[in-house]
Amino acid sequence: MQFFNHIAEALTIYFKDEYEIELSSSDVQIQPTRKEFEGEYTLVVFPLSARVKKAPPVFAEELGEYLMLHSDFVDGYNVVKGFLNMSLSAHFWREMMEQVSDTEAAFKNMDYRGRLVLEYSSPNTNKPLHLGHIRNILLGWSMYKIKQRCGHEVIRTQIVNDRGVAICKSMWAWDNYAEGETPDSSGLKGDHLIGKYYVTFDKVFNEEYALWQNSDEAQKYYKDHAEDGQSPADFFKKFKNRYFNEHSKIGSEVRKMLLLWEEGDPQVTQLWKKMNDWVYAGFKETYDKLEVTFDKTYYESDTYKLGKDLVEQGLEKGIFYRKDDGSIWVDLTDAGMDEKLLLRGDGTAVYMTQDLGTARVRYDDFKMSEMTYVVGNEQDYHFKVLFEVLKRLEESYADGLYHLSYGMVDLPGGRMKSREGNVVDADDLIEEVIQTAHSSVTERGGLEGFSEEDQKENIRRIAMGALKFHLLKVNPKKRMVFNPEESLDMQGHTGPYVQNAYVRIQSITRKMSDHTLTGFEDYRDINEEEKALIQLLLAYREVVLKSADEHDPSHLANFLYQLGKTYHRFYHEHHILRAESDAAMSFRFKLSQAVGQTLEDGMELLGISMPERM
RNA sequence: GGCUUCGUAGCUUAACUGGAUAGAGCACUUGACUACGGAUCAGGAGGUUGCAGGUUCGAAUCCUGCCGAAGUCACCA
Repeated sequence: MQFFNHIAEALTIYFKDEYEIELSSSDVQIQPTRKEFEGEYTLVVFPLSARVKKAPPVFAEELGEYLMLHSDFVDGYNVVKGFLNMSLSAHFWREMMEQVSDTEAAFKNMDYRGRLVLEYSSPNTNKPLHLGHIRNILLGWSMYKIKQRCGHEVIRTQIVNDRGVAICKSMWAWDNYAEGETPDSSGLKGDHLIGKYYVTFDKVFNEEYALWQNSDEAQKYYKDHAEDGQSPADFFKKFKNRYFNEHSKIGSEVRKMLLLWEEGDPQVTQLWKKMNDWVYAGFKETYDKLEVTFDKTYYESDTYKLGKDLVEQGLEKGIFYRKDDGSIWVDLTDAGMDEKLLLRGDGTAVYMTQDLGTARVRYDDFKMSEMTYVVGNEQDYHFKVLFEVLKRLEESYADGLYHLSYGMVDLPGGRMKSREGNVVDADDLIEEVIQTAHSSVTERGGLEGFSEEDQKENIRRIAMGALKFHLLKVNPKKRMVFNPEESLDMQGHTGPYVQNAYVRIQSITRKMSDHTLTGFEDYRDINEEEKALIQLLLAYREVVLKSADEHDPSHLANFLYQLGKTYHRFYHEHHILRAESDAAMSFRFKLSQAVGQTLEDGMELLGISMPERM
C-alpha cells in the first residue's frame, strides 16, 4: 500500500543519513493498530532497533519524532514497548478517500502472469455429485476468478472419469433391471438414475456374495486362507474384491462388459454413450445451479491410453527403468518418495500414466506455463509423485504445477460413504438451502412488491450466498465437519450477513437520488468508524493478491465479513442521509458507495452474487 | 509400522507467516435509536492454543519428544 511505501521510504532515508544503514523492505513492518491503543497504524520497531542496537522503546520515540517532522501523514504518535502507534492526519484520510473511491483503479495495469490451466472438477459418471464435489468446485471457481483478477489467463477444465469398472456396474445393472427406464420415463435426473443403478448393482452383488459364503467352496476358502483367529465375517469382508474378480457370476459379466467396451463393441458402446449422456445432462444442471462453466472438458475414455510414449521417452533418457516382467518404474527414493510403477508389464496404463499423458495433452492444447489441480488431500502423495516425475521429464510447465489440496468434508457422524447412503447429495442440498432462504424471506417480507421472477432470483442469490460462503470461509486445507443446519444459517458470520450490508447501501443509494452531493472535501472530523472503513478498503487489493498467491479464497471471504461488519457498525452509529452537515452526508455517501462496490466485487470473486433486496 | 497433514471457548473457526492483553460467529445471557431495512448494533459469560521441554526481547506459529485424529503407502481410480 502507498502509505507503507511512504513510511518505508522515509525510514530508508533516515537510516542512511543517520546510521549509514541500508534498510530492506522486510525490516519495515506496519500493521493496523489494535483497537485498545490510540492510533491507526503501528510500526513494529524491534527489527529496526536491533539494527542500530538501541532499546526498542527509546528508538521508537526517536522514529516517532522523525516521522512527525518529515511526513504530512503522521499527525501524532505514542510508544508502547517496541511498538510505535501513529495517528494520521486529516490530509491523509482525505487523500486515501480519493484513492478508495476509485474502486476500479486497484486492479488496473496488473502485470500479465501467464496462462494457467485450472482443473477443478473430476466427477465419476456412475454417481451424482455430492457435498465434497461442491467444495471442490466452489474452491476452483473462486480461484479462477481470483487468479484472473490478479493477471493470470485461466483455462478452466474438468476431467470426467467416464470409463472403468464402476460405470460398467451401473450399465450392467441398468441392462438387467431397469426395463428400459430413462430420465424421461422416471422423472429422475440422469445422474441420479445412473446412481440408482449403481446402488442396485451393489445390492444384487451383495446378495450373491452372501449366498456364496454359505457354499462349500466358500467354506473351504475360509479354512485354507483365513488368518489365525480371523472370524468369517472379517475374512469375507476382506475377500470381497477378490470374490468379485475371481468367483462372482455377475462380477465376470461386468468385467466382460469392460472388455467389450475396450474392444469398441457397438452394443456396449451404444449403451455407454446413452447412459453417459444422461449423466452429463444431470451434471450440467448441477453446474448451472452452482453457476460454474468450463472452457474444456477432458474425458478419461480419450486420455486413458495416453502417457505411454512419455514413459517410453523417460526410459530412453534413463530416468525410468524396466523390470524383468517388462513393467516400467521410476525410483524416487532420492527425493524421499518410493519406487513407483508407471506402466504395467502388459503395457497397459495405470492412473499415473494417464495423468502424465493428460498433462502433456493439455500443454499441447494450451501451452500453459502453470497448471493447478483442485483435488482432495487424499491424493496428496499421488500429486507429489506426478509433479516430481514431470519435473524429471523436464516438462516446461513443471515448475508451475500446484495441487490445491483441500480437506475432506465429513459429516457429524463421520466420513461420507456413498455405499452406506450417508452422502449429502449436491442437488438435495441446494434445494434445501433455497427452501430455507425462501421461508426466511417470506417471514421477513423484504421482497414484497417484487415480481415472482425477481423474488425467486433474489432468494436464489441469498441461498447460494449462504452455502458458498459457508464452504469458502474456512481454510481449504482444513478438513471440515459439515453440519447441514449450520450451512443454512443466515445470521452472523455468513454470506447473507455480507449481502445485507450491501443491500443496505443499495437502499441508501435509491433514496439518495433526491439529494445532491456537495462539499465532501470540507468534511473535517472523520470519525473512528469511517477511518476503519477506509483502512479496510485500502487493504482490499492486498487481500485479493494474498488469496491468489496462497491459493486460498478464505482470506478474501473473511475480509469481506470484516468489511461488512465494520459497515454495519458504522451504519448504526452514524446517520448518512440525515447527517449533521452536507459535507458529512456527501462523505459518508461516497464512502458507502465504495464499500458497496468492494463488497460486490469481492463476493463476485467468490462466485457469489448480490441480491438487490432481501 | 513408514511418510504427510491436523489438534485453538461447548460447537464452527481467525490470527497479516515470530509481534502487543489469542479475534470472531453459533448457542447461552442483558440491553438498543418513536428504524437511512432489526438477516443489524452494544454488553456479559466462556481459553493453561492436546501435553512436556527447548530456541529469544517476544511462540498458537519454529525445533525435539510424547498423546490423539485423519489421509496415504495397490500392476485401484
